[in-house]
Amino acid sequence: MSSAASWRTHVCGQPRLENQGEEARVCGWVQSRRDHGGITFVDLRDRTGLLQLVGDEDTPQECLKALEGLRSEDVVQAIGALRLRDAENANPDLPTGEVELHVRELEVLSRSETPPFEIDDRIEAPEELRMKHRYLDLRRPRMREYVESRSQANQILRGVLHDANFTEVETPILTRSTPEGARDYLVPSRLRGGEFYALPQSPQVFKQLCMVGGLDRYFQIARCMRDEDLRADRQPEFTQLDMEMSFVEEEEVQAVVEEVVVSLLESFRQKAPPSPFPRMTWQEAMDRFASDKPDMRNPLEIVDLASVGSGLGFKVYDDVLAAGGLVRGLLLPNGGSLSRKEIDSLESCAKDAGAGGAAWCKVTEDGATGPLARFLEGEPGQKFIEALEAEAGDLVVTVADQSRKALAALDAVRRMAGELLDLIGEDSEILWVTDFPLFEKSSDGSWTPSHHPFTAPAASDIPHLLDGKLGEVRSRAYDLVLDGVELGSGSIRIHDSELQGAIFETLGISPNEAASRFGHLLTAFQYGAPPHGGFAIGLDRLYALLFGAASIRDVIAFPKTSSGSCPLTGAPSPVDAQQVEDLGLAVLEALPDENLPSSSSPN
RNA sequence: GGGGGUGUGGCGCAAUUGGUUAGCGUACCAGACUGUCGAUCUGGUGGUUGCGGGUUCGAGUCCCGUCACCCUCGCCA
Repeated sequence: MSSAASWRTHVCGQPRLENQGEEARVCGWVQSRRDHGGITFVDLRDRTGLLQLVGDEDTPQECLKALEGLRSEDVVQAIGALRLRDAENANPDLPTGEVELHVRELEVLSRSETPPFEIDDRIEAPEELRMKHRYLDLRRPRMREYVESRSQANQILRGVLHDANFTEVETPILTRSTPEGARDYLVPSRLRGGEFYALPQSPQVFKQLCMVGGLDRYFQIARCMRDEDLRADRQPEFTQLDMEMSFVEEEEVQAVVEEVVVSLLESFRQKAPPSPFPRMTWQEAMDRFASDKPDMRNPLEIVDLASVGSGLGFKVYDDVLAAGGLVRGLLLPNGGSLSRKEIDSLESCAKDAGAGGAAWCKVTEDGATGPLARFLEGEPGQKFIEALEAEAGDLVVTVADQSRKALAALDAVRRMAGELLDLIGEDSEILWVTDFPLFEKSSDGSWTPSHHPFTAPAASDIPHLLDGKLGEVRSRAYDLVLDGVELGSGSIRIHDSELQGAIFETLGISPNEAASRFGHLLTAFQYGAPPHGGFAIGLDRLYALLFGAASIRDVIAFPKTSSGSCPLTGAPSPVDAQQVEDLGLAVLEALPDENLPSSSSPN
């Protein structure tokens, strides 16, 4: 039989016309069996493809019987001769379709139960079941491609960064909890009962410490964990390409990011955008698109209607403007063709986004129709239409509300209208959004960092830190946006401990508090910190886009459900009482028995 | 935490107004078949309709609760 050194002479996807006549040993999983009585075909699969095995009257009786006894997903080794298939028997759909292995010897290496779902891209299986038997799901060609593509993509970005003199550094998984930001996953310490490690939400502090450590250029494909509720594009643990550079300005960080992104786009999509990517300030993005991550494939732009809207005698506009809110709108070219139902859906999506509603009108040859029309009859109405540059056949949708809600609604309406009118361009559009506000007002009225507290303010805005106009302080943060999706964000950091202290003070973090939370970073900054900045790209989301995967779960080898559970391992699970006790902990409520993990049987 | 959707043999689906023994395809099992490649033909096994309660002469169907998954709002510096 086989020795380990010679299990295979060929892989399944390998044999071609020119291999005819060769002796071959192949190993793989049984994809399917077609038994014609006297002649039997078996498709053998490995990660490289399918090869047809055949047994006929020239095959030893025992071996033919063994072929007939094979079932889906059995693992076998087959030995025989590669032979040509007649023209009429060749399979043009298979790369190996011109040949087949005429089997002489067959060894079943491992039998398989009937799989819970068919190993076939064409068969839809419930995602939970696929996760429970992920090892089977990974045998499906599409899933296998995602895993392989991900490996390749990682290799590509490592190559780019190594060539740019970056050093790959592994930072701790067990680290210190930081109270602000997302909720931490905690790990109790046994040796110091009552104390906890936290799993990193990102390697932020460590990468900055790498800069203080003189590494100059750091990167890591880093796992990050955040204990928050999930979404379709969010997992409790996710992967970032994390990087940081010393002695750089924004443009230098962005240039490296662009090189990484262009390399990936070139490898996995036909077209990559020319570098440098376009830039847009946050203010411009909000004014023109009501979004800090605008989809530039959508040509619709927001129009400010405050001045022309105030003279219409429309109480909703007047009240909102008097209260300091926004009156803005969108012109939908040929939007008059939309059905009443579609217009209603635009209105309700504005409401869902938090605005009071959306006032609209259709523009016709003889004036306007629709709810807004009766305010547009006189001279001011004419100006209103002119401001929008509306023409007959167009639809005008306006939103009036307090700023935050109005912008959210305009963003939602713009996106939906782009879909409804089929305006979304074919080609991907990537851009940098820059000059974010350093702070944003949280619901309780306090100021919080819009990025993180280590983001440097724009030098020219530092005076505003002192004069209290915090909303006007711009940061040196930048986001990379692809087709309305935020791929990642970064910033130039504060490297001056005095300035850092001032920011903490502004955020209401006392020196004591700052010292206890970030003392390690602040102390490090007292020993000579280089100016530095960096970036982080969310790889799961990027790879899902790049590979055309339906879900980020498809580009993660072993993903979790939207409640953070793992159907494969049964995590999270109760643990032995002794384990809990060793940690100096007590569980408050005993969990019911059915929550115990089920034993993982192969059935 | 809130809202929405889904849950019926292993898988995909059906079942009229609440009414017969819950049906079809596929997979699976057995048999037949010498060129198939999503083989074909014949026959067969397989169901506590997610779980618990209720209404009713009668519940897959209606009501209440609950669980799981998916989507979404809050949340995610």
